[in-house]
Amino acid sequence: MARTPAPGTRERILGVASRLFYDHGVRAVGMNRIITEAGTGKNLLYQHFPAKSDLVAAYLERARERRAESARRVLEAAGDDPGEQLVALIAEVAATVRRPGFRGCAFRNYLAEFPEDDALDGDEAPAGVAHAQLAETRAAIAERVGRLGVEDPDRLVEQLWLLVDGLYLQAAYRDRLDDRLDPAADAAVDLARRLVGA
Amino acid sequence: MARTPAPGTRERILGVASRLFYDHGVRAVGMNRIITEAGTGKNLLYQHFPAKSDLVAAYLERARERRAESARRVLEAAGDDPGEQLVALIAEVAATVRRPGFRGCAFRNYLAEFPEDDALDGDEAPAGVAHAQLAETRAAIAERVGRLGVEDPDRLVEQLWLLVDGLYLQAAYRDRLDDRLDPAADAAVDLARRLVGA
DNA sequence: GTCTATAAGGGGATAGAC
DNA sequence: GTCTATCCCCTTATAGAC
Repeated sequence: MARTPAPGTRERILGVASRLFYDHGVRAVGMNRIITEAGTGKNLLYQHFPAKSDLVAAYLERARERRAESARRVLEAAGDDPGEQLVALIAEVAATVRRPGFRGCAFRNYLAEFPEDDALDGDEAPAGVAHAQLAETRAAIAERVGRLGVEDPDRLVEQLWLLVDGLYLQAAYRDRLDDRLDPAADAAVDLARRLVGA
Repeated sequence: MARTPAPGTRERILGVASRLFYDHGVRAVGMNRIITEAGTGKNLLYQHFPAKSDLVAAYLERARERRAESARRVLEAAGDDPGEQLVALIAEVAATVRRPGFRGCAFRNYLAEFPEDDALDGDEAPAGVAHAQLAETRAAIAERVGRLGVEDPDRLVEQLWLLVDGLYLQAAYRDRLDDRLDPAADAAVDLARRLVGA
């Protein structure tokens, strides 16, 4: 009697967990709450995710896929010019940051929340996913900067990367009061444009 | 009031707690561990700090005083020129970020770790201290930018603030591997100099 | 009186069992 | 789904040492 395992269950659990982890932080959300809000049984959850860290890793992996897809679309729309692509990447971060309810970068937030997690367990651990995503994004920037043919590409990569980190960190704390992020987002795009000379 | 016994006890407890909170995160450090490493009794700690949140607030308050003192020295050494003062402020952050073991800004780390804490309890709550410190630092930058007489001072403030946040966030996650922060620190100072036109 | 050491209360965590 | 086991959290209370 192989009863069909209710398609979409894993996705539903992961969706609920992702929202909770992102909004309240990973440590602040217990498995109990995830089970309650997902309306599933405890057995089913632990069947799909044997431990909480597996669920966290899946949450980050899911965010990574979405970000990769988003970056792919942005780059495609920006054409072939590396300068335009770089500005488009920063502008996409700036647009994301503006969204109400945006609470910062999921990967950076996780790493900040778990300073001890050194990701020694490999790529399946949450910190491994986060590190991989950050390295990948940085490499994408470095590749475009390399094609730009500027005098000091490494320095430009650092500066653009500082802009990205600055936007994400401000999103993580500035919106808690009525502090709008729009000026910061505008300023970041403006600065990025100047830096790449576009 | 019990007459102040054993001078320095409060400072010793606070010193141990500060180091642990900063290195491992506030949530990850329990009162038990603080007591153990401070070599004090549990009763004594709760006599000085009735609740953990009081200890956390004192930790942030202590960090705030040190940062204020540091900023005062830096500004004094930079002379009266607002541009030089701004570069000196960024350079001081850059120098701090380089220090091995530096794990980011205590205030931003706290706010990132407790996204729920809205500091409704006023200035004695941890989030209140953090918010006050960040507002104060930002105001110090805005004041110098105002004296600079540039075309769009608000935008420049945002851009410098993005640099500061970028440096602090990178310090919070990049040093976990062998990723040196020196290039980012150099790039930030370089960019700050260009932005203020010095 | 001052401090340490230890136990215990009340809650919530992950995880497993039925 | 509920129920349990085990553990750690913050906090308080009690008992003992100098």
